[in-house]
Amino acid sequence: MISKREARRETLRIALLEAAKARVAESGLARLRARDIAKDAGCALGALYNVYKSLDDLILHINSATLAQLNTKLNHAAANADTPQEKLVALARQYMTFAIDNNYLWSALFDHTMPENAPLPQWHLDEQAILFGHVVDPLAALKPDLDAAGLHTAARTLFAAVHGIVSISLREGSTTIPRETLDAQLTEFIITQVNGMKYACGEHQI
Amino acid sequence: MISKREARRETLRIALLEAAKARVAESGLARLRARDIAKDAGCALGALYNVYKSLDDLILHINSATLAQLNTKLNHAAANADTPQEKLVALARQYMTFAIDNNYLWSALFDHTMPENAPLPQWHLDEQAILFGHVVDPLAALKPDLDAAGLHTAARTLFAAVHGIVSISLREGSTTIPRETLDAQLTEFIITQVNGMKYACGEHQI
DNA sequence: CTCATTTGTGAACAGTGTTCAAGTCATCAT
DNA sequence: ATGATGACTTGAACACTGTTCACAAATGAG
Repeated sequence: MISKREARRETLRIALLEAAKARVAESGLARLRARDIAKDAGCALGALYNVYKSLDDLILHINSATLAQLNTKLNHAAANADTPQEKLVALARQYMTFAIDNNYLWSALFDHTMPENAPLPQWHLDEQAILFGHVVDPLAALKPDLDAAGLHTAARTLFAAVHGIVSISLREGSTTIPRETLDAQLTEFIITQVNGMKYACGEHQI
Repeated sequence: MISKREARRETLRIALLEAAKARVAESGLARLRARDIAKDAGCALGALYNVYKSLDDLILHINSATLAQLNTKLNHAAANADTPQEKLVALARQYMTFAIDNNYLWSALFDHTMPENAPLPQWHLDEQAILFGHVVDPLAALKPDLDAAGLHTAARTLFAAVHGIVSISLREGSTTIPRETLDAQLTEFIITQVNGMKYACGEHQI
């Protein structure tokens, strides 16, 4: 049996991932150090490179875990809302909440860049694309004239807009905008956007 | 006179800044190296630290120059449009164009983080705030009920939304979205947002 | 038990930003 | 003009990265 070796390897893999996640959550991606991770995981420096191809590879797995966590939260948010507009508001507010509660891990999703401009692996791009998917269903109800492709890009645009609002607000530090203000801005933004869609569909002619 | 010393110092200051800007524009912030800059500027490594406090300080000045450049472009865009809606569309499209044409320099504006989470100096925060200002005037015409403070946060929100759309589109590389699609999405987004504002103001009751 | 293979170890390597003792040069009082 | 003074320049050295690698230890098969 080779299970004992694989078990050890898998244990170390998880220990390193958890140690790295904790480091990032505590002090951010910029202060992540290979030696710190190895020490926290209780292994030698070189062992890290037997399990992960590089630090960037490990960070990719951190981000993968963060995306899965965020994904679960967004699923709940959409499920607990009724109308399409309420779903979009709930998704945006949940996104904001996650970004605030997991500031460093969330930032790592966008701060991390591959060396030499190497493209991100496909499996990770797929994970990112899932996020946009949450917006598709509510949007389909609001823009019934769009085909699948148009719906996808529209969902991505709306998602990106919300991301930008949250991103710029959090980047400037907590000194600038209190959370309630950001929350209100985000909600009003979504409602305005939805109203604009209704306007375009001719409902304003009633 | 101490002019010769100061002239030399100023010449070196500019040479270092230009060399660093060229390096960033060519290969991005992540590949910026103090030794490369010094070599390009024709001085020794240590001389860089007589003129700039650190590499981060130099990068701050790069970003300052980029912000000024972007600011000029946005001024032109707003001046050449008539209605508030057209101004907002023109601003968004010019923002996109600048981001595409100056990809690495534009990315550096947001990729750069101070070490130890030190706050950005006030003079640089002020420069960033000017960007939001472009949105204020057109927005004031569309939301006449807002006071100055509300107008400022609303302008920031709209700017952030546009930034997010451009940012996420460019981050994934040119493989995903062609420029025309992004342009169309951006324009439609602004129009939808403006329609939503009109809707809220009751114009739809006509 | 023996041996081949995989895995763990931490010193060594190449490459960072930053500093600093020593040499060099511009400035200015004499 | 000349020497003294103080700022500037220099590039070697330092502290700290991620990554590699020869060697040691542990594991699995015969």
